[in-house]
Amino acid sequence: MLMKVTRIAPVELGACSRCEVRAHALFSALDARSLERVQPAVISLAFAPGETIYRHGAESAAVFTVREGIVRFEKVTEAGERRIVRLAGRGALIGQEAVVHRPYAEEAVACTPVRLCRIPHPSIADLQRNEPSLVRELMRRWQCALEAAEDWTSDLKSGPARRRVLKLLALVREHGAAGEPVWLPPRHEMGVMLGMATETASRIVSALRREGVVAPCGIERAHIDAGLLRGALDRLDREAA
Amino acid sequence: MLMKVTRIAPVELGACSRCEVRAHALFSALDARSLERVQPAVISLAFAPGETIYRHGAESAAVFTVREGIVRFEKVTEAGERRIVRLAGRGALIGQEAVVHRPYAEEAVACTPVRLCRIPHPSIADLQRNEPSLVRELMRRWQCALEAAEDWTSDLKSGPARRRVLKLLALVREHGAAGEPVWLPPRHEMGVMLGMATETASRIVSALRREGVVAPCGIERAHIDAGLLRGALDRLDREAA
DNA sequence: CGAGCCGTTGAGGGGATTCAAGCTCAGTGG
DNA sequence: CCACTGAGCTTGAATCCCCTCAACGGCTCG
Repeated sequence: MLMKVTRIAPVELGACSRCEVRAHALFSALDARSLERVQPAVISLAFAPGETIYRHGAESAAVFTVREGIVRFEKVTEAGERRIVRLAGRGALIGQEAVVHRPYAEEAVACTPVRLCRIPHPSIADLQRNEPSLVRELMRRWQCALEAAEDWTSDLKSGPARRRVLKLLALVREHGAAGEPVWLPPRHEMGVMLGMATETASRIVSALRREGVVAPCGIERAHIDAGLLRGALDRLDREAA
Repeated sequence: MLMKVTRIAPVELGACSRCEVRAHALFSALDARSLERVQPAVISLAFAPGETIYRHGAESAAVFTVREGIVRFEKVTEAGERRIVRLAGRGALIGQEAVVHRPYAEEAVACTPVRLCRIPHPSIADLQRNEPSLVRELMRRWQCALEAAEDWTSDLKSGPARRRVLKLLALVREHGAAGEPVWLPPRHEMGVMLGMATETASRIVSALRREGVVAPCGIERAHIDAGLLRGALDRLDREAA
């Protein structure tokens, strides 16, 4: 990291109600009045790729809504190896540990430029008491995180290497905006996410490039041909069965 | 399945307050009065190994507290392969999807003889309105499930086969009572859980038996030497680093 | 322009899979 | 009583997928 890129800004009055992800985010459950009450405590943060949002084991003092970008969750094994267990994208809630007063379970790191809103614990506690609809929204998000973690296990950590890479491409595509080029992780990161060697990831991505499934454009960016991607996956699934 | 073994029984008056897992279960948050109100709707269920508790995609009408036994969560891939994504043991809450009105995300199957309490959705909704402490307890359990799923990814689906088997043994040991023989999954189930061939699982378990780490006793049961288990894991971790 | 990082590709080796054959053991029926 | 059967466990041998080691080219950046 050459320079400190985290930017911090208070959220100006009325900003939450105009938020670009509000419809899909935690605060979608709140009415204008509640929104106004908690907003002063909410601040906006920005992280550059590779920056840590919070650390494993740290006391959790806030939850965050992801407004833009992709966040990865990392653990470190007893042997000292990094393991990525999940991704979170736009609209996701991260750091829910703070709601139940538990230390953060893993490290959250920005994969792409990330913008998020930090909601401090007192505000969450306040809303929990006075806004039952927010509680329901909180639980929905917990369930989403759980299903994402389980999908990660079954899609990205099982099966032959080629299928795992294809599944990863499908996932980053979902996290990106339609039409826009999506985030294509560096090969070494792919390796950590999928539990394979950097070279294996590179070989497979190269093959997929030749097949026209991915078309890298710029740094860590690529266009993905959704049709070819589906086709490649279907073919694998068919011959496996 | 030779016979239908599911047993159903209403929970008699006052039973919940005497429940053997209550201190660690969802209802630990409730006082005697609330307990009395919801108890009539709670029923006790029993499942034999291999029986399905609920199915993937089914409309969720109840949550369950595991009073005894081990439950596994299965998904099926597009290629038709089974994938196990998590275990739940005594004291765990399963089927939380019902709290947020979502269909069950995966299939829940009994690994060992399982006894659980079924709490129907209306009761949960009632308590949610009137017992804030239960809401907090619900969220704590969601976080536990999330961390269990993430641990599954990093411990049981990554790294060399031998380490994954050792980690699985450590996990089933946690789920069992101290001193008692623990559940030792059939080799084929181990393969599905750990993403390896049945024969590989068998070879590794055989080796661990020769090393004295596991001592099978009876059908799907074994004693585990905690010290040797730790030692074997530490040795792997040390030479990996 | 050299240093360093990243991506790519090749060659070789190793861990896990696949194929296959025995083995034990419980249940079944002659 | 015991062969018969089938399912699960174990072990061997051959194969293959993926890892490791290594070299090289492109790129950015000091």
